[in-house]
Amino acid sequence: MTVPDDSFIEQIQASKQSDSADSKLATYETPLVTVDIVIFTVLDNKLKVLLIQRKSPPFAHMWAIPGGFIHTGETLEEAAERRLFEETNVKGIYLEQLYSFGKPNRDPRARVITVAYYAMISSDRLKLEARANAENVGWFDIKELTELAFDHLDIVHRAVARLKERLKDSNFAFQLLPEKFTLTELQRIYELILEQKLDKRNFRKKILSLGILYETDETKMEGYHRPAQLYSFTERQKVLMYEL
Amino acid sequence: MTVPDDSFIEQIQASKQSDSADSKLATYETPLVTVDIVIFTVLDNKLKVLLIQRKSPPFAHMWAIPGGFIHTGETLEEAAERRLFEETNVKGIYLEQLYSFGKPNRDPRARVITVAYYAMISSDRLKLEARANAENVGWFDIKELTELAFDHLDIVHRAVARLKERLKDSNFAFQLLPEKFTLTELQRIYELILEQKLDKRNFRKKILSLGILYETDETKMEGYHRPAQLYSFTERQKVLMYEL
DNA sequence: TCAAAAGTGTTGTGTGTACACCCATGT
DNA sequence: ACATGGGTGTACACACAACACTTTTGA
Repeated sequence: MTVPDDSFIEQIQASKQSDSADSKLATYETPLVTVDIVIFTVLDNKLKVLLIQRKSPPFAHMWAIPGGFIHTGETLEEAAERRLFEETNVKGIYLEQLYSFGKPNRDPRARVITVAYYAMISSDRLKLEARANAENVGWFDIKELTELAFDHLDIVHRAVARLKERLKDSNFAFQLLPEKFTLTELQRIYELILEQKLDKRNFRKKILSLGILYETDETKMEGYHRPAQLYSFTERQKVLMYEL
Repeated sequence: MTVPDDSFIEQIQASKQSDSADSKLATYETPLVTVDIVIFTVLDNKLKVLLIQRKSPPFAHMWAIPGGFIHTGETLEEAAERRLFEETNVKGIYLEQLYSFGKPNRDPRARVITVAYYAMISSDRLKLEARANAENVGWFDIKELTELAFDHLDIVHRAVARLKERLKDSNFAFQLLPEKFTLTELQRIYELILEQKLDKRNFRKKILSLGILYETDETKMEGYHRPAQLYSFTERQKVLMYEL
């Protein structure tokens, strides 16, 4: 949550005080609405999420997923895209609504309902478009998350579960890879997300039979062994993904 | 949308007027949040949804899915359960969050974000616990919906799509059936939702192999032909469903 | 005995899984 | 020549799809 947002919530709280005499507001609430985004990448052969360290209470100094209030005229998705861009400087990537979280006391200051989204970014785009912002931002291994601010741990867990499901029936891992990649790199993504080893021959047989990859004329040398063929996803596959 | 809710939205609009001088509110909005529920049943061998006819503008006289504002202290799910109960007098049925809808002008009066849920009720419970309420309420064939208030047609379409997905990988159609039912009745539910004919022998073989049904010692006579064996879902299956 | 839905098995096809060796490269 | 990951094919098990006749009942 950014600084302007934090001051916004205080202001809203102040304006609520004056309404509190009204009996209607005892029954109905006017909750605040945020969007929060779980941003995944693969770094050091681990599935990681982007977290921001909070500066002020509640949950000061704890880590949280990026999020914020919706601007006037924005759709939910546009708000999520904007926040994604603000944190990563990356635009035009696949973003999917995850779930809405609305437990009454998830934010101790006020009733805040959040619509959570998730996205994936390949690590090569991260390096190129590093963030100038002074905030404490970092990538954290999803296996090592213990405590997060608010109910953000629940949100991350649900995002990981969704990622697994999605990968099973509509293989869309390409957001996590550079434009060109080896089949072994692709397999590693699958293994990381599904948390299981896959058979090399069966994996290649299946992924190639889907007809969503094409072989480029380049190879990639890494270490003192046979170079690997580079593949790329077809445009058709990319379009299909956005139609999910 | 019920009458108290409609007066609530007007009241909120009035209070907004006084805030409008504040520059902060030009950037950030304080949207209202509702829950809306798509309630399915099977009647006359058709998949139907519960709709309520609106009494006042906007979309006066048009049909809409039930929904309303969240009460103080309620979770989103509790609000949905409450509205479901208010419309159907049925409690304790499976309810699942569908999606959140937040296009800026989906409600012309104000920025309203809705968290949509869906549920299924067997037609036998409907007959028993008919609704005393004087509102115009009815069950409508999903194939014959043309116009609905707000973006409710989108919401219903998405709920139907979710129902199809769910049925494929986690067969949970039992909410749409009475406690005891024939295999043909179960097959009809599948065919209605998936919109395709299924082979009788293959369907029975598969559904029985799942071990989620048991044969009761009763049969059901309907018409002048051989009576059908009645089956029931195991408790285990019902528990599994709530763990989705 | 007829009409109408209930009930029942077998076979082919395709998909997923298990498994071991040769290839190309730089040192 | 060797160490390292890249690359390849076959056999078996299982799930899914196609398909037609007998059974039980009331009229």
